[in-house]
Amino acid sequence: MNLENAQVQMRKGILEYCILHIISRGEVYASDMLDELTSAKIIVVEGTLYPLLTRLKNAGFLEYKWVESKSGPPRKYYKLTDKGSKFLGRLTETWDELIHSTQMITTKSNA
Amino acid sequence: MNLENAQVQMRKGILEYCILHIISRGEVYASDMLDELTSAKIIVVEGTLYPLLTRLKNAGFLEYKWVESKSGPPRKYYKLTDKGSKFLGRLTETWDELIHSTQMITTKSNA
DNA sequence: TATAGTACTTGGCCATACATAGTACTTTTC
DNA sequence: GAAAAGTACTATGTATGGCCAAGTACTATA
Repeated sequence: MNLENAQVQMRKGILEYCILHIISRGEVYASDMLDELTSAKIIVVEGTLYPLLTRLKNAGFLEYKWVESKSGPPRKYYKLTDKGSKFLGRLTETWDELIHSTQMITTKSNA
Repeated sequence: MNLENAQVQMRKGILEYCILHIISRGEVYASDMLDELTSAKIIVVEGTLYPLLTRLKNAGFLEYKWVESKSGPPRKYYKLTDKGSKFLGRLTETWDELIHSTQMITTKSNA
């Protein structure tokens, strides 16, 4: 039980939420997502992102199309399905509630 | 991959943070914590809380003393150690950063 | 004594994030 | 045109924390 581990745990579920948000703004492929996450100081490695995308696709929240690239192998461009869009809406509620709950706990003054 | 599961994942690590905060405000035992969490709409079951307290104690972040009760078996009253207090400080930083990062992602307008 | 209530404990399950290694395709370099 | 470098995606195994469910132990009440 160290800090690093606690940080990993805190990210659980949030990554999924962030990824869905990024994709909701327009079609992107994995490297685009990594860039956005990195610029928001959320460091993610490929071994985390790709399996996550596969899970979301298998759950029916995402779909993709192959697009040829001029500088390497073809890319999978993702976008949200209707189902994915609804799911993102629910996740947003959950996240907002969680923030609010946590704030209640952490801002309460000493009894 | 359903909403309920996503909600469980989002809570990971946050519970630990909330518990430490509650204990930081004064000596409490498990039922006190459950009441506070419940009033902040964070529903936790015993099977989650007790193992968590044990982990935190074994990590040296908490210590407890037995206190007799007039309405049942004795209770473990917990308080933070110095180490636990420092750890809570670090967790707070981590949490604040995570909130900030997530906000960057979710409030960005469509490119 | 039997029942209900309170407090704490334990064992097994599952999903996610991560580390690591590997596949496949394209462009560049000699 | 073969080797090297770069890009994109895939696969496997590990660790952790939250949850369910059942169980122990003590006290008060009926």
